[in-house]
Amino acid sequence: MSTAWFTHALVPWYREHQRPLPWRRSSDPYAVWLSEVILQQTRVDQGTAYWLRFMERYPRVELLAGAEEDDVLRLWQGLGYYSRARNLLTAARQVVHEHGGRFPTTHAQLLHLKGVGDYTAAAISSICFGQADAVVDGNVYRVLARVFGIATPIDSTAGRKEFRALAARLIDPTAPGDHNQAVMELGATVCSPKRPRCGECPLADRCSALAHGRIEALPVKEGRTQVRERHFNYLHVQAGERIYVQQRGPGDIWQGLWELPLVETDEALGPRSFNKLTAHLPGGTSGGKWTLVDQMGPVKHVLSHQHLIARFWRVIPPPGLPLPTSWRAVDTSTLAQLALPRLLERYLEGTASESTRLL
DNA sequence: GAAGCGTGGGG
DNA sequence: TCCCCAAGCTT
Repeated sequence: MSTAWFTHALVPWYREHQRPLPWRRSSDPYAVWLSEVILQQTRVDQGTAYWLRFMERYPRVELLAGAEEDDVLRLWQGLGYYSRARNLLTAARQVVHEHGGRFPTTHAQLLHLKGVGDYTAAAISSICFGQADAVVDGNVYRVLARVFGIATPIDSTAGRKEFRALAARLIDPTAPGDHNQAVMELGATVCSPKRPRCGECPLADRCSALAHGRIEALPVKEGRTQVRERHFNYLHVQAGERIYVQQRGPGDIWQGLWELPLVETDEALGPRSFNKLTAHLPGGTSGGKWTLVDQMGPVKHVLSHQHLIARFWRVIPPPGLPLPTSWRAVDTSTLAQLALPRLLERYLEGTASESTRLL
């Protein structure tokens, strides 16, 4: 059965109604790639300012490839999923050193770039190089599930396969870039998860879900991610203009970002449990005494798979106690140069308390 | 194949 | 308040 009606209804609608997003004025694969990585699991409203910032600081892939990871992370600060920033730098260096500074043009070649998966490769190959590779993202799942009345769970293996095959069948080889963006634009602006605006939809008269009252029921999703609770105790150790910080290592959240020295505990420590905390501090049970100056919290911070419950302890180490070598004393004026998780940024801004404003 | 990875906005 | 979701990728 022909499916040409799909693209014939959608692409003209897109060309008239698309939002004027800055990266759409360019067919430079660097600009498009950057936008696609930024928009992975991220809303346009949140990502746009970052795209502009990156394009200004690193207008070409050679300039990004020459950057320091710390600087890239700092520019990425607040956007989340920080592996994207590290992979971004790796991929830029791949383009420069393995492809002579020119982006590869096929889906298969693009897939070798770090941080470029099936979706991003298809987006670049279709938008920049006119190749008929169909994108399948959250928007596409939703639009196709509703229009074609598909109840297969989108987060199942069978679902991914079914939707990928359907998207591949639907794509318009004469305008694959516009076609792909049209489906995503419809999903983002009209066929929204909650209360879609079916009255404005160019596919309304072909939509199975609308005809059968199944709009709210589709798409179907089966899995729910379980969330783990963690208790973070941050040590605010400051002497004059200097404060101790630590860089997070691999194998956990916020890799490569900076934070205050951290003591993680199995249980929450209450405001009057400083004696319990001291058992976990350098010097431990022996040695001199840590002094509590102030404390605040708990502050809840929600991540995709973890709920952090943080308490901030402003303390003074025992005189003469050697501190861990991983702790680095930095001038408070240089804190703003470090890539910080939002939780730490907020604390150091002092917006959550009367504590000294450090950012 | 499942689990892990941030942050913010909307209903 | 809570839950869902967002132009996904890596291990």
